[in-house]
Amino acid sequence: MCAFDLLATVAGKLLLAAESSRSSTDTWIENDQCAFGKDSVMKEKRDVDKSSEVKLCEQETCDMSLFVSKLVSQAPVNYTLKEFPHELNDACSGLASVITTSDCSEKAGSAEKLVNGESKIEYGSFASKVDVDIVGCRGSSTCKLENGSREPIKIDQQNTGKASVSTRTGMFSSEDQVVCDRKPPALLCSHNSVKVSCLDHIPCGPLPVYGDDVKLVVRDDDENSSGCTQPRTANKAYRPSPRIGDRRIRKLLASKYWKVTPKLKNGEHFNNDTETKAVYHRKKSHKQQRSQRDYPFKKRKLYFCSSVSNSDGEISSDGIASSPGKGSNGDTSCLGAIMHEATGTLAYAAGQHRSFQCRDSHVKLKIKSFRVPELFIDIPETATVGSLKRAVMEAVTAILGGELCVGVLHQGKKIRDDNKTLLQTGITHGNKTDALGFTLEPNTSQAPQSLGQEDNPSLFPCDTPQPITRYPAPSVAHNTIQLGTSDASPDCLVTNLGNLVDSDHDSAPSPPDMSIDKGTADSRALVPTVNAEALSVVPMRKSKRSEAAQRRIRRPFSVYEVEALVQAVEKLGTGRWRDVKLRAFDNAKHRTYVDLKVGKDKWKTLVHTSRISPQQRRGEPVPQELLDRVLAAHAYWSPQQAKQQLKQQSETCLLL
DNA sequence: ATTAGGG
DNA sequence: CCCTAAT
Repeated sequence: MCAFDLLATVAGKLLLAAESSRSSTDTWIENDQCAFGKDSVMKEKRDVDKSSEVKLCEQETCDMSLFVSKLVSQAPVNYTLKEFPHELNDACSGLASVITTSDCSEKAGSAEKLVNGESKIEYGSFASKVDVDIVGCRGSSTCKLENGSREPIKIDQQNTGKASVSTRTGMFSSEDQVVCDRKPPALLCSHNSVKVSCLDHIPCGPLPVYGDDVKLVVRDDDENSSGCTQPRTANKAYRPSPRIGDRRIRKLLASKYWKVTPKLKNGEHFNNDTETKAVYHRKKSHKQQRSQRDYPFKKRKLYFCSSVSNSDGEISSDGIASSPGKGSNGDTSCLGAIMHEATGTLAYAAGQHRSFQCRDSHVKLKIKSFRVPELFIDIPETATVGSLKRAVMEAVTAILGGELCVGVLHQGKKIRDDNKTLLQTGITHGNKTDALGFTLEPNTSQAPQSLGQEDNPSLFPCDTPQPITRYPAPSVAHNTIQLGTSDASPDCLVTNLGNLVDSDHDSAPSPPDMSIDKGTADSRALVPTVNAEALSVVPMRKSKRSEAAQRRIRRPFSVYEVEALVQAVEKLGTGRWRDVKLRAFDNAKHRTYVDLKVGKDKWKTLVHTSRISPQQRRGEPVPQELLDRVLAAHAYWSPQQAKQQLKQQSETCLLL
């Protein structure tokens, strides 16, 4: 009896196991090591090939490298997926097993937790996830077993639900029905995230202890799998099919080992309701291989958050949905696939997927403009237009320079749950509505406030008469704020936001004196056209870690800020930097105490600057008048501070 | 949480 | 601007 036959019979699955070092095909059944094992357990020990890659070929072109497989063992302590005792329940315990790839990561050991009903195997090192839903596919495929000998495997899927797999060394078949989910085992999603899940319909007896859900996650850091599967097969919401005896087997493989290049004729293959057999190839782990495999994984991981380069392999080039229009120039990053164009409104470009792709492949976005939070400028009527421009610029740079976060609006609603998948949110790639919007918002709970406030005596005298002229954003917006090196035309200012109604500004408390109602405020929001590329880094940044690791951007002090600083110091002295900061940089609350230091540092440099000759000064020229004030203030406060310190010292001494 | 000094 | 010690 062929090993695969047995396997298939028992489990309702055909397993192609690729084994790393052996080529023997013996399989034996062992009376279980499972604690619960009333049943015999089959241990598959078949080793097939070294590369442990099986290529499933759909038609002549589809070659999936499926290097896979292992039966997940429930056995006490699992080693690295070496053994997968199998329940040999006559009722077909259901090969609730996972086919895994070869040992891939160091995490493997800890990964194989078999919990009731669900087992998870995670390979942290994988940069990609392969999760192909082949449940219910019909048709026949020719597979190629890519082992050392490149032995071709033919998988014949028939509507009868039988599948046979043949290799040079043997032919395997299964009577089991494996229903494929309409999705072609084609892969291809962003980040090479492909999912495979198989569902078999074999009525089975009670589930083995280890349950019927087996999930193999190749990569663990993927919170948002790119939605290659439908909701019901979504990673997290994974649950067993209600049907008794249904078994689901999910194979998550590293995309790297999948290569599917099906030449499908318009979705002709992999139709719904097709039955197919899952073919697994078992492979035995070998640590030696692990180290070898780790390298690419780790390497790939580095790419994960950045654009997937085309050089990354066929998958990236083939697997990415091509957008209807002429597409990107290979900019195939995740959500960050932002292209910028010079035209008007924000477009939500849903990519048209090719027939062989997952239904829910990439969501392609074209962000033509970013919405910037409202800017409020307080400026006296006597100020010059030039100063107004600069004030606006300051405000904008303050926003962009600070901690930004991107808000996502979908159908007018702000989406706050970062853990939701796009799919769950309704942002599917088939969604053609223009209901998606992005905003740039300050990360802190502070709305940007006007710069250059009353603290600037020279420009904005403290005792500015009450009726301060407010220049709503739109009025200044005519100056067309162009950020970055956008090649967008100046008239890109988006005035009609369409669906981009900021339904909730809660994360940014309104400025205290804001007297405009929301609706108006919205229409007044400044929406400069932004070079998307300049901002694309924002959505790209995924982990907080990387964000934290991000060095604060340098934000040179403007003359206004210097002025405010000088003013504050003049008033408060050099010892109360917190107050100084509050006073001079009230608008920069998103800055932390470090900013205190920033202010002090600036003061330090100012003092220094004012002492050197103008020729030696660098950076933006600071008016001599200001420098004089710096010197004066410094001269005044230095002794003052010393006095205070002495006072404090004496006080403490007295107290003691 | 601030402040201060140094890198 | 960052790090970090001292307060």
